[in-house]
Amino acid sequence: MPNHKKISFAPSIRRLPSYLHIIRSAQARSEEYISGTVIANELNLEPIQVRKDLAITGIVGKPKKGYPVTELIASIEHYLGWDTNHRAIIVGAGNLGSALSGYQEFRNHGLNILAAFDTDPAKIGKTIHGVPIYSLDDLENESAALKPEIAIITVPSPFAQSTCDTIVASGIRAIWNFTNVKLRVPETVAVWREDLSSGYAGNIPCQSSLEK
Amino acid sequence: MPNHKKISFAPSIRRLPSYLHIIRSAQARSEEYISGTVIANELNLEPIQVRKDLAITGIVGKPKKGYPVTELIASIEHYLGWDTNHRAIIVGAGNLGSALSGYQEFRNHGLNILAAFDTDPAKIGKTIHGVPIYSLDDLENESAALKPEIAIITVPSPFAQSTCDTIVASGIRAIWNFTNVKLRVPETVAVWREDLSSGYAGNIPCQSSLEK
DNA sequence: TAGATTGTTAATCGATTAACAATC
DNA sequence: TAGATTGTTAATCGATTAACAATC
Repeated sequence: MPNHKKISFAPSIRRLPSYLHIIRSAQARSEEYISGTVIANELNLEPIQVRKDLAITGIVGKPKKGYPVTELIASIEHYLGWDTNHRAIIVGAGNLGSALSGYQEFRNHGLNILAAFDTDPAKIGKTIHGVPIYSLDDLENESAALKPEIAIITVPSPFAQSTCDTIVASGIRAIWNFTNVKLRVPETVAVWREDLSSGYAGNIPCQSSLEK
Repeated sequence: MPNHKKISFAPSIRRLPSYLHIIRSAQARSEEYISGTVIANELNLEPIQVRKDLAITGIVGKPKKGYPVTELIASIEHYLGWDTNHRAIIVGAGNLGSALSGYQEFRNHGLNILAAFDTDPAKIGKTIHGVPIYSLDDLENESAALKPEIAIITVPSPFAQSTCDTIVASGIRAIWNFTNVKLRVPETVAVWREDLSSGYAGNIPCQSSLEK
């Protein structure tokens, strides 16, 4: 993962993937340039916001024409770190863990899931969507071999912290946390949280008349 | 869903679920009051931010003691709309749809998944985690009977818009979109987007040394 | 009472939006 | 050239943080 020194720009970064989606469809239509205005219209945003957001990726546009599509895609993907592969494991092979194991989009973003871990003896040794399931007890051993950069936590909340500790002990420095627990980690470990249970309703609709 | 007229407060609202988690554990320890300072310390936030956030739920605290735990939980849950039940359907019974069907946390937040819809004949008529799977063609009919308020879209991206149109046609006004597509909907329909494929890496770590 | 904590009012900070010159 | 679009610089807006009086 690229580590954008000067943290922040978070809101801009969150918008980039949706731009990417539009730009890719322009590419599919073999268009050579796409303007910030076009992207903005598509997403009901202000053109100036799109231009400002794109600027952080380092892309340079052409007055009158817009941004070169191919270059722009590369620029955004690079900025998001989607152009490099990352080795990941899933810890917790329940419903959500299984779903994420088979989630094709991750691979498109360079996220390769190498293994899953669980405590359920009925699951250990099997595979889900081609991903082998190991015992959680073997996490440290397997990690030494697999060298994952990222661990995705999909265990039930009560086990989140202890699982996290195991992950940290195995040397992994990046965690994507799908539980509603705020994990305690050393300063050297980065945590993203994706709490589906609070995602809904906790959030304002991201589009709709309400949004102004 | 409660419709907070004056939109926004979005950042505050997003923090409320994590407060709730802490407050509930205080309740589990039979504590009568919890202070904003305690919550803030637990989450590495500023006390003033916690107080401001809690204030939007309408809770009133007691100087020196803090906020009454039971009342505070009720206040937050009410504000988030988690104290009322919502009827939901899942459209797309693939990996993710199945996972969400069995996701226990949703029920805790008042989200009841009544049915799933898919186009795969092999799935139609079966159940996932007790949720019956119907044909997507029957969505309009079944909706008339089930009267769902919310539709959760977990179909592959290329089918997202057409699925969305069917959902809107059936009269559903709230959509939780798990694809990376920006859906086109009438002004009367609210859409939340939860794009897992861009969630990671597109986001700054939500906790860690990087976060300051 | 003394002191911790709330809630209000003001100050700061950052992100969004506006204005506009530069450019192809 | 004329005009659409970029990118910069300034203005606005909203959220976070600070300061502090009120209170139990």
